[in-house]
Amino acid sequence: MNIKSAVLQLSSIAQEARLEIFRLLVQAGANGLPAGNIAETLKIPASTLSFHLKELSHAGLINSRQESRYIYYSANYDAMDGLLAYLTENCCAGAKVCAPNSTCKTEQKELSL
Amino acid sequence: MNIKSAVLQLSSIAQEARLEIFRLLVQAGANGLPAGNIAETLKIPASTLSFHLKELSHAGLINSRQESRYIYYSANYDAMDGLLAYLTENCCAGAKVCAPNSTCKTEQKELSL
DNA sequence: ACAACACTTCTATATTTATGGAAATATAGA
DNA sequence: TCTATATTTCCATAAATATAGAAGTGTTGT
Repeated sequence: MNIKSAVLQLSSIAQEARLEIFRLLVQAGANGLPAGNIAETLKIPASTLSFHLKELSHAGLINSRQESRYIYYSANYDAMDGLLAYLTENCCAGAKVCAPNSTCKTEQKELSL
Repeated sequence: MNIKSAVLQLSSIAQEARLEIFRLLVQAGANGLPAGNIAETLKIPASTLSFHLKELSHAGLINSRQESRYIYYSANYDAMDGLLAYLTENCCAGAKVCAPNSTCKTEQKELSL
């Protein structure tokens, strides 16, 4: 993971419609959902949804596959894990893994300046 | 955690300069760093840095405190944990906790539609 | 009070991003 | 092949965001 990719991925979910889409797919499991199903569930116009799905795909946070005339979108769990790991990397100068449910804030060593 | 706050927090780190600032603070530990130190480390002009620090503070991902004539900024680890938990909430229909180092992708149950 | 320092606010400009209707493309059943 | 369905691309418009110099505010030491 590098900073450009991390920013791209974070930008892709730093938007209400896209975060809803992403969370829906995270919760839906590996099979994912067809675009029309997402549109209906979240009440998003087709062209707007398509724009957002493209952003998420481009960032690598979701995958897609065609199945007959539907296109199924699904969360890329490996990418999500990689992003979260990047955010917490070397937390508190490497004293602890910070998240989730970290104890980092109570026990740490300081970074010397 | 609600979607508006999550988007605000994600937006605050979905920008290269701010992600660098945030990661520097995550790694620096609870004492944090004075603004001038951050500016020098990351080569960011004072006014630009101030703008970014305000964004991160407003989102709640960092805290600040005045100490003599320096203002120390530090990561808010609780907020970070809360955000990461929100992203992985009910991952794979609640079958597993997904991140980090999840096994969610290999063992899961599907969300019924 | 004054000077040096640390940081923020103001301001203008440049750039990026989001929205959704209309048209285009792709798939599959009759 | 014709038609319905599923999704994407095109396009114009609207809105939000990033940048950094200049000026302003607050703090400390003399």
